[in-house]
Amino acid sequence: MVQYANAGLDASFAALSDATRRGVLEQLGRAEASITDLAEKFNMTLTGMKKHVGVLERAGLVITEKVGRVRTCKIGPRQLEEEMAWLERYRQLWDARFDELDKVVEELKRKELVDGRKQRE
Amino acid sequence: MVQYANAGLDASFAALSDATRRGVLEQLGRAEASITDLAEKFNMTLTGMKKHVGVLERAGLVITEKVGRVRTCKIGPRQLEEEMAWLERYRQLWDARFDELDKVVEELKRKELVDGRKQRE
DNA sequence: CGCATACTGAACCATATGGTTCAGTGTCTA
DNA sequence: TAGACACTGAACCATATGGTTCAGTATGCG
Repeated sequence: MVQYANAGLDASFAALSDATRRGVLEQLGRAEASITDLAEKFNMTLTGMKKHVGVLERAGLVITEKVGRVRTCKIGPRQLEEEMAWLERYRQLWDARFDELDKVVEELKRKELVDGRKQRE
Repeated sequence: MVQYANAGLDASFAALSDATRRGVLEQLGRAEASITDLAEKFNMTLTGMKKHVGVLERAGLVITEKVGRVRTCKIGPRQLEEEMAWLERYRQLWDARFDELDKVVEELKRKELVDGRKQRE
């Protein structure tokens, strides 16, 4: 029934809805980092940062690998194409919708003009 | 301190993280609708739909107007430009990052080659 | 070995989310 | 004026989120 459902989009948009997580993504876009690095940079406990990284990882936006004591986080492999595509499609709908509203407004104006003439006849 | 904060992005990405709300946006991109229309289409109580519309409205993605008994919902005025811009910037970071990783890999290969020669000398 | 480091998991807390029901209020319309 | 209709708000519920502390476990290093 609800064919519009899309768990991937749910997860990635939810992941992006937090400023810390967006910051982590930007950071990892510049260089890999450990949980400790990220926790310090974002002024948060290790446990707290671990949770954020978990959310990003579950959304496929980050991959991590533990070597020795250290878990290294990097971006990848999703480039948010699907999310871009959704926004792009919405933008098109939006444009079309506003064109249509413009037309409706014009049509109303035209009719008013005609009605005006009729009334003067 | 946390200059990366952005309540607008928080709200819109959070609004987009629910399939029903994405559906409502697409629907409103095609035509205006009342709360009742939307509730029926998405198989939900009026109260439930009202909440979703509230979230979209607070995020600036939908505007509503009540005339008589009926509250009419339409899209606007935000075209999600800021959100597109964020994703676009991330894509660029992502590209740059992967280019860099490629270079690192090449550099490693080159060094291995050199080391191999050295060892044979 | 022994200590410091780096993470991890459980438990807790306050608040938000996604949904419901129920009891209204206000607006058409016959 | 009576009933139907459209919405609204409060209250409730289960679960998730964003954070913490505390008590581990595993690893590296002198």
